[in-house]
Amino acid sequence: MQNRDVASHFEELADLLEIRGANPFRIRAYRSAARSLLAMVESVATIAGDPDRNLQDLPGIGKDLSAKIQTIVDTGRLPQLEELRTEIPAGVLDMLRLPGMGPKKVAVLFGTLELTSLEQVKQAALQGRISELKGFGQKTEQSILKHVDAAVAAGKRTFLATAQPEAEVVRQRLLDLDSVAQAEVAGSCRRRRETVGDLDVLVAADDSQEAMDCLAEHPLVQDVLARGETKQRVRLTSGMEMDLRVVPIASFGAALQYFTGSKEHNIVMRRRAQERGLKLNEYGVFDGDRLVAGATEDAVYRAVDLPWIPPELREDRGEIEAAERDALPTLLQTDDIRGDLHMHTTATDGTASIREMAESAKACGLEYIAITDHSKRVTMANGLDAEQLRAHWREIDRVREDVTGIEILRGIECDILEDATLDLPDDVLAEADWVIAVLHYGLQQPRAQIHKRLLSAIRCPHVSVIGHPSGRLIGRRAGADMDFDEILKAAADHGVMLEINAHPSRLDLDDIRAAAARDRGIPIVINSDAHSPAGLNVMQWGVCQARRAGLTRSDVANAGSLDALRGRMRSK
DNA sequence: GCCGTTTTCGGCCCGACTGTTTTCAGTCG
Repeated sequence: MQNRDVASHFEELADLLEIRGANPFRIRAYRSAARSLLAMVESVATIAGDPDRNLQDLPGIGKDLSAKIQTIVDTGRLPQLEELRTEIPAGVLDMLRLPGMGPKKVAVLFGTLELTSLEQVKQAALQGRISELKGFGQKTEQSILKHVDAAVAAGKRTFLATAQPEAEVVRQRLLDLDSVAQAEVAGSCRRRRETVGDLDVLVAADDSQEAMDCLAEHPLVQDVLARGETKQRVRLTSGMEMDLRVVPIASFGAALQYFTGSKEHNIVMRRRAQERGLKLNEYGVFDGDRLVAGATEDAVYRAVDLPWIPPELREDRGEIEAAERDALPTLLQTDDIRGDLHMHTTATDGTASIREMAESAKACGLEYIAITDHSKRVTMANGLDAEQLRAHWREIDRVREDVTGIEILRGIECDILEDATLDLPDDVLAEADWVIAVLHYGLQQPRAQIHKRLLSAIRCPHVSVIGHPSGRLIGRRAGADMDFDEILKAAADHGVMLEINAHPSRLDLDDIRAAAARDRGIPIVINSDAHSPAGLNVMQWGVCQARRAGLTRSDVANAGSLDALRGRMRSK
């Protein structure tokens, strides 16, 4: 039972309660509890099983929710949820994905027409039965017919690495307009979340029409979903939706702060304004009717007695308290990265030679790299056995002599096998400059076996780092079940580093686990896992993840020199 | 359903836009 499993019970319960019209604050309590569970690294099951610990010490968890967590952990089920599920079929929740359809309207469709799936909603709309309902009309019915097919596929989030460049294209186009003074991408994209639901673009202009027309006619835009005086919502050809907001120049900072979010961060900010007798909204900070701040984000934060907070930290996970203490970290930047310690070549499943990868890395400004091809267990990637690996290393030695200006480490990405042994013998690993140990197979094994495997790798004196520690693939595959706090303790005890794998579909460690590793003094390594020269460019997304974790240059081992890196490796 | 030097009740952030209303509820971010 992982924290995310418990959290998803509460999220589903909140959705169902919303359709039932329950007290909104009660619904919020369930969502906030889910959030709280997702924000911790320690397994909630461990706490629930420890008589000396109290679930009610967790933020947003009181008497009722702690009992519910205990039930879920003990039985894997939550009776209240199962009861609601029998009342409200799963297809009803799908209806929430239709634009303009919230819990109230879905409740009407379910309650009066007894519709229980998107397909049934479509049929009812085709028959004209929906426009006859009170509170519904022709436009609602047309909107349903227009969007119902897309809604079947909706709800998907897009990798930051895909979304951000699209948003940037639009931003640049808007910035070229005469009427536009400033343009920024806001929302989760600006916070550099690993995935983005929709895009928010903010523009400062005295006249909103030119910017809205420009977006409506942009080749990336497929449909205008809604358009008002200052706000426009469109669907891009990629399927992503984008909101454009146009605000006066004097309000741009407040609007940027507001639309960057997160919602949770903003709630605390507005409460803070209230406590000071002020009001904060997207137009500024107001003392009565008087505008106190609004043109810049910096001024908005100062108006509530805080320094500016980097967008990546704005999740209400302690950043406001840190800002109050003037203890915000100076976040890592992509330029700080001096080495890349995870990449593949044609020796296994890469597309470029050792030399090409080294030359490309040098052109990226890197000072050192590790060549880390797969070990033999990864047969589909043509993984290397001991003999092949030693030959590969000799080839690296030859390239070392030819290519100057960059250090090349002889590395290996060694599988941690299902039986908790390593895929290569100790004497081979001992000859490596850099060993990444990883889980590729058997990720569904029970927690105890996953722990056994990770601990055996951590205890092996030749292992430098655990690569993509959870093994998750974002949106496709959950990571292995583990109490990450226990893994952290072992890694800290044995001097093993942990990787943030920068590939957009991995970003593993995630931000929360990376921050927890930092708190235990474990050096973090951010690696591209490149399989081609172009793959080296994903480093920036790993840096985004590190920034969200609040990491500084000194927290990241490959943001230092190679000598410094060696100094932080445990002695072999 | 949670929370608390205003604590066991009464709060819990704020505004734009849409569609269906005839002054506003629902949705969205």
